[in-house]
Amino acid sequence: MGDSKRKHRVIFHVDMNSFYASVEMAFDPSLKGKAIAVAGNPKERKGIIVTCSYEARKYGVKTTMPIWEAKKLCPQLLILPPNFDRYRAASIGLFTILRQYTHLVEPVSIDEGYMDVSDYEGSETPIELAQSIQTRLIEQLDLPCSIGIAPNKFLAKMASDMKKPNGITILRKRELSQTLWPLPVVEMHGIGKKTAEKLNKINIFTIEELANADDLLLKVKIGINGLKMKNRANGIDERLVDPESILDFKSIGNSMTLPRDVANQQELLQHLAKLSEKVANRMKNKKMVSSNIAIQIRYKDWVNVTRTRKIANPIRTKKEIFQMARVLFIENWSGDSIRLLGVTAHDLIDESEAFEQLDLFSYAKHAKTEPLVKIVQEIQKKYGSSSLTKGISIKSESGDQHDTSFNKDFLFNPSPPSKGNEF
DNA sequence: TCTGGGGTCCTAGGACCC
DNA sequence: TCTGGGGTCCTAGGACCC
Repeated sequence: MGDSKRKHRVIFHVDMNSFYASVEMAFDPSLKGKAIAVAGNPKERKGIIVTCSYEARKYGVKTTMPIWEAKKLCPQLLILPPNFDRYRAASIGLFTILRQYTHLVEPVSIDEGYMDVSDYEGSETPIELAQSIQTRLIEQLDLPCSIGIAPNKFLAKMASDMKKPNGITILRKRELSQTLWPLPVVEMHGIGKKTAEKLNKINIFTIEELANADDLLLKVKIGINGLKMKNRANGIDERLVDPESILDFKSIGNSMTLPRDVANQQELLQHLAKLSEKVANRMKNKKMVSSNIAIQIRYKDWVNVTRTRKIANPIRTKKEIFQMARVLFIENWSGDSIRLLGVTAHDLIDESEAFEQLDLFSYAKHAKTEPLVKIVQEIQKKYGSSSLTKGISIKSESGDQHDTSFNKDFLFNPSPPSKGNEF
């Protein structure tokens, strides 16, 4: 909070323009100026436009449009298969350059990120700084971007959207009523089609009307998000630029549209095993373990089903993940033909933390026979009290009611538990 | 000739506990 | 013989974003 009380923050939102298409053009400059699109293989039923160049957009080609439809709008459209490794490499280059200006860089996806340049030491004005970034991204990576400059993340994000490609836009709070307010609510980052429809039903069409809407009405009709959006519409957004946020993963998942609809159990289980392996490999790279596995089934009629299950002890291997995915699949598959399968690991924690918890778990087995104080002392000796600051709770395997939760207060204030105390 | 794949966050109901 | 009120955890689904 302290930081956000500062009077003026200067936040940049850097947004690469049609990133995948631009990377392809940087890689093969002969593509420049042409209508191109990156898209999957239609034979594998992945034939949708992932990104397209501005030349293609002129014809009405859009992201997620099927290739055949895009070709109808723009017959000369050049379709390229995706090269994700290439895009990842370009992304690393991009953020490396941004970090040369400030360490306060928060990547939000492969091709966009926030920078907090409030404390930038150089002599340039914010707009000169943005120009310098833009120029360097062109010179060193041959990649165009738009940059939004504003006092907070939300406004910076909205600003970067206002001039594309190659734009630099400053959004000042005092100008909101001219720049932001006339736009329809659906233009707001965070408001999609559904929320816009709900807002329209209560006669809120523009961002200005949202900014002036009644709190109670918003709360009832939209929920807590409605109030958040009202604040944003008024230019209020206290979120800090957090360079670490990219590091804490919440889930890792892989899914796949099958080349054709499948109802054969063996075949489906093979796909599920492959997906489990991909997830396990990615978890291994990130040194993460999971205690919650989910599967997704999309039937041929596009009905989606997700099923998840918590696990007492975190897992990480392909075998363990597949076992759980298999159980969920067998329990829930209707037998109908399936279009897509997915496996996702949720509730991820760091490997090292998981071992800690496992060890505590094994200690808990003794909880019934050994005095608690002694156990706690052993834990402290082994891990140091700092590892116990999280109020870790322990349950014995027997699940007895009176068994215990350790909390921080007890650990730092270890008066011996007397008989019959409240653990 | 339909509609990818990677995520995050929120909601809402039911189980369960005190 | 008609009925509490918190709270947390788990699960399923939906909205949104790139």
